Amino acid sequence: MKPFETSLPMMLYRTLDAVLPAFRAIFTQFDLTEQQWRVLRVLWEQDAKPLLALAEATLIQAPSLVGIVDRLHRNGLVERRRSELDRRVVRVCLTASGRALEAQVTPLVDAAYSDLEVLVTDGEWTALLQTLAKIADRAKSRSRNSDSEYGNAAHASQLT
Amino acid sequence: MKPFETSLPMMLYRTLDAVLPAFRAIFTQFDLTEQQWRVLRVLWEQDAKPLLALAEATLIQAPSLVGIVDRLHRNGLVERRRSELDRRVVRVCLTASGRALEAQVTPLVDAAYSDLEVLVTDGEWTALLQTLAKIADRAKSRSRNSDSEYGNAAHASQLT
DNA sequence: TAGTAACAGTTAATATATAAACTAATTTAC
DNA sequence: GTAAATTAGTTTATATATTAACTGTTACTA
Repeated sequence: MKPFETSLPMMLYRTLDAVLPAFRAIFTQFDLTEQQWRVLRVLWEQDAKPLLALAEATLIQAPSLVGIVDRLHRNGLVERRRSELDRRVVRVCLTASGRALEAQVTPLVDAAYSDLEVLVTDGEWTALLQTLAKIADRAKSRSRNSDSEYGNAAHASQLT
Repeated sequence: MKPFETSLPMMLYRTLDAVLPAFRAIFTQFDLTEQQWRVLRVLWEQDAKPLLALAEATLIQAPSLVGIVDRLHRNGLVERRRSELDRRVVRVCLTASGRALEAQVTPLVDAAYSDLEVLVTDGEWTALLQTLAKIADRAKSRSRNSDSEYGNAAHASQLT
């Protein structure tokens, strides 16, 4: 049985648990959750994103995002606009209040993030992000392949 | 505004999103969730753990763990035993079925984990885990300090 | 061009996360 | 020795995660 506490998933969880509270403390001051902030953070960079594009950019699955956008709308920070060209598409747009929040939140978040970067050397930091990117990309492309038609019976039969 | 997609929290989320599905595919075969497996995984190593110790070992907060243990109990895998020495303590114990599951699940999980380790070199792998441990430890001890009495008004007043 | 597949978004059902409040048992301090 | 503080566990309320199913829209194909 492999070690558990130091397995990659547990180390990822442990790091998130250690790192997120500092950010949550900021979000709470603005009556935001971490996920709500992630949505705003993406919209501040590119407004009027289709919901599925927003889901991809925030790493929040569409069914969860629906509720998060609902609550952001309830608090007057975003609104939904149905696209005229493709009436399936719903664009999530910032309101004036949603846009105004950026100047309040961003400096605090940037400061908290700078506090993080100081914890290890620049070299460790970039190596960390690179290795994470490698693992994420490779694990994902692998799972994509095993999900595709070629990974299942169709391809398996060729191996027999 | 700092980059977002490559920020540490997002990279941690992205890696988890890429890595976990392979494990979930295993757990589903045994009618387990990932969190339920984490509880069993810890109990297989040390049975009869007090709930709070289990919470710490699994990185699952106590309020969440209560429900998870409830459902594991409902499925006949664990049971609660109130300690006689300290009647506040509830020990979570494996049932025979819960114990029997280990031999079924563990080899599959170990195999999936081996598949992961192959994605990067041994050096990258150990460096990754070390840096994550460093960040987690340092961020956590920092947040502990800012939570303690010395981080608040009591200490701040000494600085004025 | 009818028929169907594919797509964007949503809903539903169940499980978990988070923060605050609460109960019961134990400790500590006076 | 007892009131106050601690501790272990739970409950409550709200928000999010996960998977499957479902609606309306658009695109594809025979």
